[in-house]
Amino acid sequence: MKLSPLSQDFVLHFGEMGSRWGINRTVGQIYALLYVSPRPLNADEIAEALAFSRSNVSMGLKELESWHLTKLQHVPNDRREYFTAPEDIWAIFRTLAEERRKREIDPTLTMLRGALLASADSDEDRYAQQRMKQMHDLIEMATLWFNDIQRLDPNTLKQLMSMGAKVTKLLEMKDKLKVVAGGKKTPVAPRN
Amino acid sequence: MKLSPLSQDFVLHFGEMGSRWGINRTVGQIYALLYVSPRPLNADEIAEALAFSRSNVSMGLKELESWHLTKLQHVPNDRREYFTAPEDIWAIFRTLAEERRKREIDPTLTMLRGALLASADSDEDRYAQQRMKQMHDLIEMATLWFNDIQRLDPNTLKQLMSMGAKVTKLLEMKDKLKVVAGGKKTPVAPRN
DNA sequence: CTATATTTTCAGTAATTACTGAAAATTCAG
DNA sequence: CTGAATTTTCAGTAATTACTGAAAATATAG
Repeated sequence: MKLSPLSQDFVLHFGEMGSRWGINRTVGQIYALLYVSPRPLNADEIAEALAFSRSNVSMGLKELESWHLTKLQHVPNDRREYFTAPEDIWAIFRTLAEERRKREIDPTLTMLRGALLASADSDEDRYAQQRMKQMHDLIEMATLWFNDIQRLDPNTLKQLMSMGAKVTKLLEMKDKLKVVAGGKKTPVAPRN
Repeated sequence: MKLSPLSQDFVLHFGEMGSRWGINRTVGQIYALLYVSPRPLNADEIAEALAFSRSNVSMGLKELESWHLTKLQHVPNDRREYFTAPEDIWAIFRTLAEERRKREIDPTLTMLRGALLASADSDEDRYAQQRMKQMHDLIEMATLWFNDIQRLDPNTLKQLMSMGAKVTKLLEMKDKLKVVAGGKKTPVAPRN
């Protein structure tokens, strides 16, 4: 397993990038390698291609599995386990967002909710609580929204994204239609 | 400067969370402290409240400044510098997203563009390039879109978010209107 | 069940990153 | 300009995280 310069660059870049957020270099590189590999790879191949110890690869793969970013396969007449990155890049994106939400956002929301329930006795605490509420509300709204958006099928999503800020045009249009139709302007209905 | 249990929890949580992504514990805590503080704080106060060395605080503040997440102030008759977190949480959110884009997304896009221009001589390389293109296109679209969305004023944004997946209803409506109006269905126009 | 292939675990070590205290640099009142 | 107040830098050290090799565990072919 010798990496072409093209893949090499990609893999190295992902290693560095990985360490910009929580993921470490090894894990980033393993993922990148699987992502560009046209066929499933086993742990030894990965270790060789990236010059990591076999055990390091084992740990890295476990980490990736915990992120649900690998698929495990078997090839006939071979006892070893083979790994790939999921095909569908939208699915990958969704998984990643989902996992990050679980690890980074949800705990924060929980903490904030707790803090908002606690009694605030001093002016300082009341101020702090108000700030936490702002943060909580924003995060919650953004999360719910992101969740909704994510669930759209890729084509609708693509269409939506290509519109960019033009969605607001639609919003205005909708409001106008309502007015024309004689209904009084109503606030947007809450979901669920 | 003694922290109330309420603020204490918040600050500690942010420290941990910070280290879940790139930011380190110190920086996370300093930011959290500024965020919930009703008045500007100087470096000594921060150091005392968080039990960090003065120099550590100095470094942390510099890091936060590089993220554009602090505002510097002066209080009359005091030479020391006082810090706050920006008031508007939407602005904070925007800044954060912006900075992360610069640090995490843009370099990746650049790398991908480079890789896509390179010649691919083998089947492996052609496959790798195709995968990179998928990734590039997705990231680019998501980024452009996010940029657009971010620029909306908070109220429009709130309205949009509250709709959640219902935006698609608007899309359908739009398409129908076009048909009714006699125009032939055209693909969504590219931006810019 | 045994022998062998394969994967996982883990204690020890290396590498990286965070933090401190002391000293240098900067700022500014007088 | 002087000197006190304040901030920044930085070399050294502490703490954390990443990585390895050897050994243990697991899986399976025969």
